[in-house]
Amino acid sequence: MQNLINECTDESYDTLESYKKPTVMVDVAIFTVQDNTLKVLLIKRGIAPYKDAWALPGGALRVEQDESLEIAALRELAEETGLNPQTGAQRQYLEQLHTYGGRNRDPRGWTVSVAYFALVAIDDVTLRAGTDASAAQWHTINGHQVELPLAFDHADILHDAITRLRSKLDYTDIAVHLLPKEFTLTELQRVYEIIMQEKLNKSSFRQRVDRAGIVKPIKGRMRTGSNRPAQLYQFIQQKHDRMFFPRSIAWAQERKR
Amino acid sequence: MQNLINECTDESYDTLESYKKPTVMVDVAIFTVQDNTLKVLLIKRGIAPYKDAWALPGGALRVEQDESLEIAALRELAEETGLNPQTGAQRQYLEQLHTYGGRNRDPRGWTVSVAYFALVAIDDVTLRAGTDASAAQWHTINGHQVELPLAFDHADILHDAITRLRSKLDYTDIAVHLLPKEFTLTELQRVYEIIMQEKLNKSSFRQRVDRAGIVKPIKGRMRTGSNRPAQLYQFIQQKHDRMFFPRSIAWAQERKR
DNA sequence: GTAATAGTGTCTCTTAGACAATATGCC
DNA sequence: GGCATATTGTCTAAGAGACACTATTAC
Repeated sequence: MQNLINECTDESYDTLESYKKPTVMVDVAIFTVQDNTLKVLLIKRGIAPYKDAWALPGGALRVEQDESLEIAALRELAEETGLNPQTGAQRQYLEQLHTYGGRNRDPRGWTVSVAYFALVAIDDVTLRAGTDASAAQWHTINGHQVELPLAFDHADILHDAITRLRSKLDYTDIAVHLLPKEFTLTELQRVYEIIMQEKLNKSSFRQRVDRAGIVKPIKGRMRTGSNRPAQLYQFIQQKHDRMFFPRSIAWAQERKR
Repeated sequence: MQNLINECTDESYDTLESYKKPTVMVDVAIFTVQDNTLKVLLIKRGIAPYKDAWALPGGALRVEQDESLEIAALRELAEETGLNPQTGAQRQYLEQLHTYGGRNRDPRGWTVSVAYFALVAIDDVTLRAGTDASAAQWHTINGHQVELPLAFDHADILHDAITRLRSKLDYTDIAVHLLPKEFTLTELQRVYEIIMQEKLNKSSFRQRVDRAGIVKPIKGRMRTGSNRPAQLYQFIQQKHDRMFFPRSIAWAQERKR
């Protein structure tokens, strides 16, 4: 490393050790649907700054331990939800959201926070046992936020994550990650409606899901109740996560305004 | 800072100084259209590693100097193209792409690279005077890459940037940032066709641009030649960068496959 | 039978594409 | 007039919404 620095003359930007480094964090907005409500997992901070405030799960990147940012995010997700990416095909979904970096977002100095958002099915989750220092809890989302104030700029991050989630529902199939392995089309539609916060047309929705080819009926499996039984479906794994929506769901809504 | 570290007991992930930090870089894929071709700006590296290889413009984040990641990216863009964000309403476009981080992407150790992509109009650009150590040059894009091998994982970053650019053209107006202040609809369509790499229907295109309301005719200004003169248009600044495309341009192409 | 939800069909509105028709400058 | 490109119009195919209709279970 020393000789690299020596090689560097006027092109000082090209060495890795000549500038002071910011701290790099990885934060994850973990969403689920429970009791017909969209929820996000928050952790109560045990120490300053923002002691006792709620924050997105996350922490400093561990350079010695993690191979990549994605692995760090998966570790964070696994720690908080008990979801283990190693054991079989979990239907959890993880996607990088945005990177937030600046001098004033943390009172301790310049930080960079690589934010991810994740979708998990509520019945797959076992929340980490809450100690006094760090309680993990699902919080209801209202509009683009939760009711309480969040630590750092996490309210902004959450806002962006919710915006991205809503807009991706418009043209992808990611909502299936919020449902159990078997579900009815009505249940799938309900999840879309909960997140989009608007009622959808039944026949259009079914036609689109059908054309997108993202689910298939499970032969012989029906959900029964005091009504006509409903066909159970399962998710078909795709190469891409795109559900092909020529006209997006928001199309007509957008037009009305 | 010392007392923060002392406060930290078993919750060691919550201090900023207890872990080794990765280096943070900011890299920018700067695109333009020149001679009916999509091009990206590359810099020839003057020092090891990857000495003499081409790379995206970028460098280590300067914590003392830059307020935020976005400002660092703007600085990088200004340095390479002479575009000054301070002087008036430049029509340049800058958007965060993705953050790449891992142990092996740079031989010097764990790095995090926050990548941006930018669109500039070719006549606004004055390339930095090329010294021996760092020549800046436009390179033609072919498919999802340039002809030559790039340093680090910059070929991957460029691939992602091109993919994002193409997909955003489908539903946003960002292509106007590649054109001079005054342009004809045919010129705008040509830019779309160059980037999307497919011919578009003329009347559909005009209808969509018209409905999206992103351009307006400049009264009395026409482009003349040995044919019917064409109306000159200018870009209307929007709150959002969304051009509303109910059915995306790729719609029919997608359907054929 | 009734209640409740599942699932399908029909009709209209709108958009994209294909392709033709018209417009208008320069020579 | 002839050429070249700009600009508009017409016709068809297909998706989305509204809304009604039929289906099937439990009671």
